[in-house]
Amino acid sequence: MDLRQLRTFKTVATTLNFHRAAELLHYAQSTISSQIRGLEEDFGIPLFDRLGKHIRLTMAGETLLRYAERLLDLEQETLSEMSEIHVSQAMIALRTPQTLCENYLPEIISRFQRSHPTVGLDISTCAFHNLQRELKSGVIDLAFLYAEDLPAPELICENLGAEAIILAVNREHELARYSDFQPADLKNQTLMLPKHDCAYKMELEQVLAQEKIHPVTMMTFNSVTAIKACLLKGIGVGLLPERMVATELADGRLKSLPVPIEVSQVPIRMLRHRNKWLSPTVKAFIHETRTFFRSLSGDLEDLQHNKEALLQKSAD
Amino acid sequence: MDLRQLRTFKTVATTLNFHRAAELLHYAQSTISSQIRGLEEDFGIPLFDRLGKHIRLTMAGETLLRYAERLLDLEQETLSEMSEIHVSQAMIALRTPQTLCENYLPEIISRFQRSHPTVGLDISTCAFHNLQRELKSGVIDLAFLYAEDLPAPELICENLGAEAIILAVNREHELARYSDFQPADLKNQTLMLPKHDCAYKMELEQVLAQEKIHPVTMMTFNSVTAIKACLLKGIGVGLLPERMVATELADGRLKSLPVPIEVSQVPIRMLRHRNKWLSPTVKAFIHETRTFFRSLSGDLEDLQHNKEALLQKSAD
DNA sequence: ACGGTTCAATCAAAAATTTCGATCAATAAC
DNA sequence: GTTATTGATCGAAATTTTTGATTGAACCGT
Repeated sequence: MDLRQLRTFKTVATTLNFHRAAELLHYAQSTISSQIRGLEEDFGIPLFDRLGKHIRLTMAGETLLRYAERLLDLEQETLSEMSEIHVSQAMIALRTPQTLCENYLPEIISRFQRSHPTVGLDISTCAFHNLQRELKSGVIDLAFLYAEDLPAPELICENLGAEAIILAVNREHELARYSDFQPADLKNQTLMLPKHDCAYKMELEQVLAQEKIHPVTMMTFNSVTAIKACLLKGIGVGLLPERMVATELADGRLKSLPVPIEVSQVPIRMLRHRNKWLSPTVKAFIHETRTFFRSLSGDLEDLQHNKEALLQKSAD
Repeated sequence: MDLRQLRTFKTVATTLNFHRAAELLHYAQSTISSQIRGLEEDFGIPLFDRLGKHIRLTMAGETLLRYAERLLDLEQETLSEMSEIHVSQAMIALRTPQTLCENYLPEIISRFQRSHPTVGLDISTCAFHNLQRELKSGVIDLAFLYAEDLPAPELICENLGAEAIILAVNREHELARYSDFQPADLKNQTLMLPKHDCAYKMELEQVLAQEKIHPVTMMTFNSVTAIKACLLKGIGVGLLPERMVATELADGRLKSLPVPIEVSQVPIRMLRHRNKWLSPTVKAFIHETRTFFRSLSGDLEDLQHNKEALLQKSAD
């Protein structure tokens, strides 16, 4: 028994005529005979009584017809469901650092939703090692990461831009008044570090270890936003992406300190599995992301350009 | 998409291993690859992500898995339902004269039910011309008939025995006292005839017409049982199968009159369509019927034999 | 880092099946 | 009777399915 035979059987059972069924299904009449015979041999029971010129469903035939209809209906449902998936995949799963999640993703998602309003998103901020495991096992489609190196050969890595990392303090903080800040000045300060967006954290720790600087208090947070809140309360020195505190730096509530050069810029990278199939939906999301970051660096370049032009002007 | 591919897909989706699936289904591994590829090309979307050594269901794969399970379950249900029909066909449809229905069928059905307790029976008493049409169109499996001739070549006709037809009257009836009854004596009597078991009725009418006998009252009934009831009330002369009034003749409430020889015996015939498939169930019913009628004529012969032996004895 | 092992993809050949065209026998309609 | 229609049958052609051998990638243990 297969669906092809059942399709034929249903047509014959409806028309009660092998020739007409053959026409409808674009088969030769002998093909109809052969398929029906196949079914009858499978079940070991005739499906039609051949009463001279006309045929008639047997009891077994009527029973089969009911099942054939259910099976064929279900087949149709399956086909249409599968083709709908094709045009709009239900969900994209991705992992991202908190900073990127809070500062860039909202805009990307907003643009993406205009063209793909029904696509669901599964977004989590998460630690680096989980991220790699999840990418390799395939449970997520994409991951974003602040990191220099990419350790896994089966992952495709794409550079999207750079995140400026700064040391920030409240404007009331004693370091805010330093005009020539040095790493050594961190000694005896409270240093607040993010736990998750951690690639740059380790680099700073190296610098501190090299220079044998031991701050009194070391605090780590799994929320960069919490660090920002602490800074606004006047607590210690925070290491975080400039983007997180852009507003507060602009209105003067926070001040940034010059940071040792090695950690001042961190690449923003997009990761995915080399062999995981890219659905059109995921492709579209990736495209939207690239476009966003390109326009962002364009803005920065423009900004840079404007600044230079301004300097040029004042030099004239 | 066909059921074979879905079966393979389900196995792969469960084991997440092409090799194991191949073993379970007794296929070569390349066959699994090929069938899965077939499905993926049909739908235009991958069902598995091949992530190095291990594979994983895609969103589309999970959707298909749900449908595949439903389709395969329904396939199983179909197969088991169809095989059950095989061992016990649901229903036998037959048509029969009322006399046969009331006097012979109960015993046949009783015997048949012992071996086929679940088989349904669709039994109607009906007129002769309907019967022939229904046999030809195939809506009934079997028909019984009291008749000499069989008009249709596509029908198979089998002789089961003979029905003795008699003219019966109440013991109080004036004709009950006649010792040398003649057809002419029917003149001015009330004659009750069956409408449906009609083959012998027409023959009697011919005899009456030939001999120009015109009874005062002619009553026809579509129920032989009604004729019997009338006879018991003392009304007129009834033409009916002896079998219908065997008890009443034995206890003397009714008397039988000698009937013109041409209608005294009517063959009991079983009819079926030459090309209609005989299910094991119908075959069994036919066999039971034959056995019953054979034993009946055996009894009659025994009876005959006993009677002769008795006569022989009394002659000694 | 290096073999050994496991896994799925691939390809050409073999095997199985499906389909077709022609013809036949039976039936129904005229 | 004659003609048209119907389903069965059969061998050949076309298609598909399956297989076995091979390849390349990834994982595992040392």
